Amino acid sequence: MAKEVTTKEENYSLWYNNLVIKADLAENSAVRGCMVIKPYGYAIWEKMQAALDKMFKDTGHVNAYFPLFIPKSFLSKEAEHVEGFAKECAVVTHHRLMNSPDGKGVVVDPSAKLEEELVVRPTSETIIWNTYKNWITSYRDLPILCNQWANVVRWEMRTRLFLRTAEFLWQEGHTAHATRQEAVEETERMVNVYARFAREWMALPVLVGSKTASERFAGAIDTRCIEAMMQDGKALQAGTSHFLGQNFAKAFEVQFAGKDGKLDYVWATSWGVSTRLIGALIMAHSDNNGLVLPPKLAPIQVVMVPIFKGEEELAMMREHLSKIKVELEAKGISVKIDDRDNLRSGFKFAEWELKGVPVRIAVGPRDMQNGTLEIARRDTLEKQTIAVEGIATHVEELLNAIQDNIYGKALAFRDTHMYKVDSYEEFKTRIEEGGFFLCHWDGTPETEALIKEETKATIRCILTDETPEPGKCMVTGQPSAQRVVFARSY
RNA sequence: CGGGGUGUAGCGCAGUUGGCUAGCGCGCCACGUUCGGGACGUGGAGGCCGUGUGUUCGAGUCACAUCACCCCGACCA
Repeated sequence: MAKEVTTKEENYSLWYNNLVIKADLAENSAVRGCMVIKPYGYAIWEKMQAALDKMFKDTGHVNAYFPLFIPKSFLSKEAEHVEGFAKECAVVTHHRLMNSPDGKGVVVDPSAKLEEELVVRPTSETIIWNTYKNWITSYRDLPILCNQWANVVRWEMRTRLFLRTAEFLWQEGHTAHATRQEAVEETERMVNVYARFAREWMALPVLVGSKTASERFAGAIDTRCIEAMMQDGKALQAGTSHFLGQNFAKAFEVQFAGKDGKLDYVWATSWGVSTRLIGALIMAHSDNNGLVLPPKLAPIQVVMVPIFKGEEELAMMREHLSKIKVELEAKGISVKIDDRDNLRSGFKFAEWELKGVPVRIAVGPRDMQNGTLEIARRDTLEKQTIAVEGIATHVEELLNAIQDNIYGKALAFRDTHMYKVDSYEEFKTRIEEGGFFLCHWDGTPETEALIKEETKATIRCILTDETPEPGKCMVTGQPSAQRVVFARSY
């Protein structure tokens, strides 16, 4: 077992890992590289799902479901696509087991070999485009705006809870359009949906930009992404939206008749975010006391801890707190009364802080007398004693304030760790401390690869909402149209 | 897949040059005292020492193999 590490200064990775486990979010499973998401962690995912799903519906999308298994031949139809995913595919080769001849357990029945192997989906473009082919004949069938909530498998060498597991949960949108313009707009629309979700729900400031050719999704013409900064200054790709051009339509022969009767290939996009977002949430906001969850995504927004002696006081407290709970719930606030009688209040405080509950209310006999309660906020750890009267409104406002404060803090952190650097020498030393570096790059994959080789930094994205500032590449001195964002990443 | 590390009770760990009945802390159960920031006392339950094969009179301890996990790389969302 690894040494117990409790502060992020000691070893950020270990701190993160311990935090995930101790806060009851997830644990490693018996299956290599896969995780068990525990109820508390899953509840966060459910909140994310609900919010995202609504945003997708609001932008005209519908949900559907496609098979888990992809015939191997489908995957290889788009050359770049298979090139990108071939190295990390789990493959089903047989469909039956039999009793082992030596009487010990079961073995794979060799007579049950599949004629064509099935790949467990690493992403669903191929199986979906093979299906869309049957759905599309005319421009009247377009656009198709489908989303799928599913699990996918990518057999990664090295895994980490939430950030990179062999199996993960995600949503993948797959859209089909009659025109290039429409597909490009869709790509843009969805990356902006992700950016808005990150900012408004996760309290996570993200950069929106495009990937360079070498960082692009396998099979895409353009990959738009959101990039977030973690507290160790490393970047985390939090969501992607791909403009796929006609690549998949051509690979799967999906053509439609336009108004003019002429056949053309369909234009495509795909976009997705995964349970990695939970990892982002943890790494972006948490402190050494544990998780800090933004109120909008916290499964429990308010925890109430009674302070009492004996059965009688506890009963009284339960009644008192239940009334407050009803008041809060009327405002749509989720509340938990921690009335366990085997633990002291101090222990409970620490435990709920570890779990990131945004607001804690403590009530003791003293408060009962005075008509007050103690209210503590997780983000700043500040406590104050206030009147019970008007508590619901107060909490409602406090939750909003916490949501804003967490965002503000993350934004301030990112802004103070984003630097414009023009000298490659300076870049090489400062990249060690982490952060985002806005630098000039000559636009060639060679220079990009060289920088990665020498500094482990990659181009996270080419910003779109910046007014371009021309300059000279920090490595080659060649002209550069604009600065791009370099960082080390997860 | 390369380098390093770890597998002993639910969790964190000790276990000496092989030695007979495998320990400690936390947690758990019972009772009592406590209860406004991680309480304390007394008693109790809980172990195929990751798995397999060797070496040996004897293996948690030694050898080999294997599996899993963690950290650092390479690969990736």
